[in-house]
Amino acid sequence: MPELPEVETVRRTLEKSLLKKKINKIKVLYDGIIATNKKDFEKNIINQEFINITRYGKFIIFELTDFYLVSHLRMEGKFFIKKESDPIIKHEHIIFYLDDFTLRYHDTRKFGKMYLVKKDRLYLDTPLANIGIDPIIKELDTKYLKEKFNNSKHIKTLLLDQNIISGIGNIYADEILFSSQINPNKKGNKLSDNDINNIIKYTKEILNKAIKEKGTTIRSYTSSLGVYGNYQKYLKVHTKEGNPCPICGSIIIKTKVNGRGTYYCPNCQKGD
DNA sequence: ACCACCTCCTGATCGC
DNA sequence: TGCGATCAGGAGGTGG
Repeated sequence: MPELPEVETVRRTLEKSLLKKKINKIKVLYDGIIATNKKDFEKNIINQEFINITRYGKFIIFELTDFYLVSHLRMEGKFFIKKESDPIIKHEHIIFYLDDFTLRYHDTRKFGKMYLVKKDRLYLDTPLANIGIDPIIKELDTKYLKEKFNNSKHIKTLLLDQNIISGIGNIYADEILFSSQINPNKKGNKLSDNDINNIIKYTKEILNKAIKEKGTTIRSYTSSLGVYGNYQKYLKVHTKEGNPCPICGSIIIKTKVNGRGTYYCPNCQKGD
């Protein structure tokens, strides 16, 4: 589920329980989640304390005593806090045993990844080595985007490119393009300065509002720790196929751009 | 270099 | 009801 606002919501929730807690033991029940060397991961994480929890794009960054534990939830990754005595349920793949409870990583589709990164290498090694600008943490500017968008890719595809802007996923890409009145198929190099300035403006506006609403919950996935968002109430085009556009009343269309389901208003977002 | 497609997985939903 | 096809909020990789 998670894009920037959902990940930020998870981060804020975890921050309340994990700081200063020590990892006494870990169980890795499905190896595929661990993207760095598993043996090193299991060895190095023991006795590490949670110093701080931050976020960059869609990554949750757990600052430990000597390492960063970097987690990407991909489609369905979730964290839960449970008592040690609670049974391990289906799809719980990593169990962190802390002093008085456990932190459990749950991921139905097993797409999520965790990385253990040396402390002085956070933005030099995978997965953050080439990460784009987080629009909440840093400031997007016209010149930067103009340069990155100066190619023939569709703007929807460019917005989803985490090496340009980090944190936007399929839902917010559709919403940002709708508010900016840009057709998702418009080529990057055809965007006007005004288009780019609108993208900057609405990216910030929409992501901030979504954070305030604790993210978007669509499709009835079980809500995860702290993630039962309300932003779905504010969606204007995403998942609104067949509904009237809130601006002009035209019927919202669903298509595919670069293989991703894409919703837009054919009247407000004319031309490609 | 680019883009359409495949892959990692599981489960819910859709169409017949 | 059953069963296969399709789809899902992500992203890396392949091959033409």
